[in-house]
Amino acid sequence: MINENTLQSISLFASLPPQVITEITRHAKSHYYKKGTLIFDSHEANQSFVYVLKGWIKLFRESTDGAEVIVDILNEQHFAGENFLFNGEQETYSCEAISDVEIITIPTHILRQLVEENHQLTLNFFKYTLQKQQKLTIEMENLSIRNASQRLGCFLLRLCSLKKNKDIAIHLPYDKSLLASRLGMRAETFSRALSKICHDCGIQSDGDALHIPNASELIQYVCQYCSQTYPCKYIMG
Amino acid sequence: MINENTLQSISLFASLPPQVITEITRHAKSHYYKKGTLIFDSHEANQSFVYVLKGWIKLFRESTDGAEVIVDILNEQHFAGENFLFNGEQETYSCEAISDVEIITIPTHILRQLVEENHQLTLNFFKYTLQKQQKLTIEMENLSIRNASQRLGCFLLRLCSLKKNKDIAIHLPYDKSLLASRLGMRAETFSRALSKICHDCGIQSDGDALHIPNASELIQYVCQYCSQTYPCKYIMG
DNA sequence: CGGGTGTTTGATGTCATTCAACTTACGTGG
DNA sequence: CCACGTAAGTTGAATGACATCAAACACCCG
Repeated sequence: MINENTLQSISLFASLPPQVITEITRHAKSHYYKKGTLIFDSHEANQSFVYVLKGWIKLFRESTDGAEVIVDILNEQHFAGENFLFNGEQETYSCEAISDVEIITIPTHILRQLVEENHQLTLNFFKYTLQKQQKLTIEMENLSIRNASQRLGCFLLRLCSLKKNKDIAIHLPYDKSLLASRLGMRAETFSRALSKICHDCGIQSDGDALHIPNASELIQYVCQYCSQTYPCKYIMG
Repeated sequence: MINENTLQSISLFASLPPQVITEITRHAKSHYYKKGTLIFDSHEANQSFVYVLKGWIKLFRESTDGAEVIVDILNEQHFAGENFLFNGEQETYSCEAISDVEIITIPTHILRQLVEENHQLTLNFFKYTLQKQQKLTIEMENLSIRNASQRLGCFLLRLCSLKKNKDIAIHLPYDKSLLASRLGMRAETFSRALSKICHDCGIQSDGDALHIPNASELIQYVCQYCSQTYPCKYIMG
């Protein structure tokens, strides 16, 4: 079902002994989903480990009154469901394809067993989890002390960091309304924040396409009040 | 300097082989700090792993314009600095005693080596990190969709969860102004949120002492719009 | 007793949400 | 290919929540 080479190229599974790779390969399944498909629901039991090969997925929860909270949005080389390994059903969320996606799933109990037996795998997981934790901490900081435009600007800079040229052209990776809730604001607020930041930093926008002639203005706008050491790792890539 | 028994009773170090415990004991140092002391600064190099034996510490960052962000507040049986193990200097923060405290520090490089060599230790760390990640996710949700009173109420419920009696008396564990920034709001907002919640839920307050005759009102007030399954694990303890 | 810190209270301003109307873009079926 | 319906995005006005500023108050400790 899945090629061993595919798994070996995943950095989460780097440096693992061949038999572990084989074991993962035996139980891993690959899936294709169309945009908009629910991959699993927060209420169902079989929430498994998910690794994204291609496309975007969103993890989300719904509060009792129907408000949706974005837990995370992931694309290729990122994964979800590691928290099911040991916390059981404590933290649950739903998972939906927000573009056409290709993912790999691995049953939780298989992965748990492998983690318990293999040191290198645990180490890899631990390192990734530390990185995720760091990202979360920064997002908490964003939410608590920065306003809507600054949060959006920070997000844009992260998109820019992948490009090295002066004259930057980027595309918003998914729907604006989704990006809005990802950044902890309403769609209307997002819309206003985007036009504000475009006006203030000389950015041209057309749909999901943005043209940034002068990134330093944006950096100035965003990073000035950030606690991260400048230039921050997001910008460095 | 440190008793092996002390280390053995720490659940992070549970199930470790004796020689690992001994090795940790050899390098661990215990420290006492008075309330208000800076334990380490975000700019200095020797940020080490910290385990709290007694009292409270706060982890915080300062943005360029002087605004302080609380990264976390920890008391006994909790630890900080695990992110220095592999991320190097990527994420930094300062650490301050907010009560008289007793802590254990372990040099990062020693702990890193032990983690790389010992599977059980890595597994313990991994599990704890997953729990922390979960806490962070919930706090993100709090910040993005819940108002000041609800966040405060949720915090109060967590304090209550340790008590089992109907008629609950609790004490705020540290300064109100600190708790305010911990909850992502100003001291003034905190003050108003507290009086609002006291009024709405029949709570009597006197300084840091709170008397909650009827917790169900508070639960209703706080949990109604939360995405966690009710009753949430915070309340369960 | 005086001074510092932490907390409360009121008045005001700013930012984000809400609600509603409208526009744009897109896919479907006629 | 166009008309239509739906969903996404934008815009404006009103409301609400929180921050800010300033002043008063409480408390502790020397």
